[in-house]
Amino acid sequence: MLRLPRKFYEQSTVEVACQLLGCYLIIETKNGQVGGKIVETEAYLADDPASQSFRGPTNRTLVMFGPAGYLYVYMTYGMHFCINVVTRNEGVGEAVLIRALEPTLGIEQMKKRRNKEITDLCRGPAKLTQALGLTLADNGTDLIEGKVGIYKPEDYQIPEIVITPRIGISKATDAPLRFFLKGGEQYVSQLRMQRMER
DNA sequence: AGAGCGATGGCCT
DNA sequence: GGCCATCGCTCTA
Repeated sequence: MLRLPRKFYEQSTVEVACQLLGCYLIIETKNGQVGGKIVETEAYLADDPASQSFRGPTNRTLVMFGPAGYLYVYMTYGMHFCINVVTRNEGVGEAVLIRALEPTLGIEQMKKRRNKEITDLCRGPAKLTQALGLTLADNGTDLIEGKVGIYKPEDYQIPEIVITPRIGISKATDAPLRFFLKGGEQYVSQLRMQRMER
């Protein structure tokens, strides 16, 4: 598989969010590789009231305003972490939230961290972060050189993508900035799924 | 199958 | 003090 270069992440954020679907997020740990296929993402933009970058850079969101191709990790609800991929050039606060993976590597390791079935290992942004063992300590990791990388398979083909409004936010709730792989519903966040299927 | 809610911390007004 | 880009448990059916 080909590790995605910095150039990839410098594209428009919506473009990156779509193109990440079907690629593989892989972490190198001392117990081997952990990761899976990216099946659900959301875009967060600079002029976007739902984005943490909306009011300009703060200590927390500094990485979002840095150069593309770095991991932005934040804490929500005081107990969970979520991971984002920083896009566009330095000074622009945009990123793609990774919401769900189809687990493929290190499944035993992930099951140990979360006592769940395979379909519920990485189904949700905080769940997958727990399964992968990522924390705030991984904020700012370089996706091009670090232990966390995203890879495009040799046989990658442009997938069919479903576009919907984002989940779990209270502002800009209608913007069509959530993307998931058609057919990947089994591994995608459950919230609002029935609305999709109707 | 769905609604309600507690845990828990950082950031903002 | 209030709000959250959440999850998982506990009720009610």
